[in-house]
Amino acid sequence: MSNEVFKALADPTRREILRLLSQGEKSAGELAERFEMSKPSMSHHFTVLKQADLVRQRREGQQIFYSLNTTVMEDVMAWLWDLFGAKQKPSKRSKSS
Amino acid sequence: MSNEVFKALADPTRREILRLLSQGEKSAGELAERFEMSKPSMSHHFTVLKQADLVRQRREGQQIFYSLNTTVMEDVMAWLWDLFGAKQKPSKRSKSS
DNA sequence: CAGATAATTAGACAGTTGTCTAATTAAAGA
DNA sequence: TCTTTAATTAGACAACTGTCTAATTATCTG
Repeated sequence: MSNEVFKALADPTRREILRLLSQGEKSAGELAERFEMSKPSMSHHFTVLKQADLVRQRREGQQIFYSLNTTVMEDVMAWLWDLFGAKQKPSKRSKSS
Repeated sequence: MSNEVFKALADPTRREILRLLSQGEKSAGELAERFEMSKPSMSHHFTVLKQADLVRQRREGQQIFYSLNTTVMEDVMAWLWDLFGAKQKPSKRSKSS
């Protein structure tokens, strides 16, 4: 799992987008109207999330629908567990980001 | 849990520091010699980790020892689980960063 | 106290990030 | 095809970040 994932999670707007998507797939416009921010700025955040593979996109007519990619979320959890778990029971698991 | 935590995790050097600390407490110098980076730069990373409350520090003579604060790590995991878990079984859990 | 060692703080600077407005692309419908 | 709607791309710019060298602080020891 890449550095891109952690960098993507480092912005509060993007974390809120992920939270909204956890309730189910939403269109770019639907997401954008929840924030006091221009659409291009939102579009930028979608791009960052896409590049980190945290979300998937699908076009339907004029609209683009985004949805969560839970696989990568699991990878982040595994990384954290590796650190956290290693504290309890030291083992040969290592290898960083 | 604050934005500081995610920003702290967004840098590969800091994630590697956390990984080293998962093996047990280490002094600033001991950590610094593992990286090809000046000591002041390392010191900066320690400060960021401290401000995010991801690590604790303790002085012993001239040396300062850093150790992992697993509590905050657990908070990050809980945040991720909230997103990830909500996907499987939708419930009233929400509230962002 | 003077010198050595461990670590931090101060200040500078290049590169990255998040935001905006303006322009562009893509699709649907009259 | 022209217009409208949905969304992105382009380009600019201020703010933030990670790094460095130089200076400073804190502690130990002779």
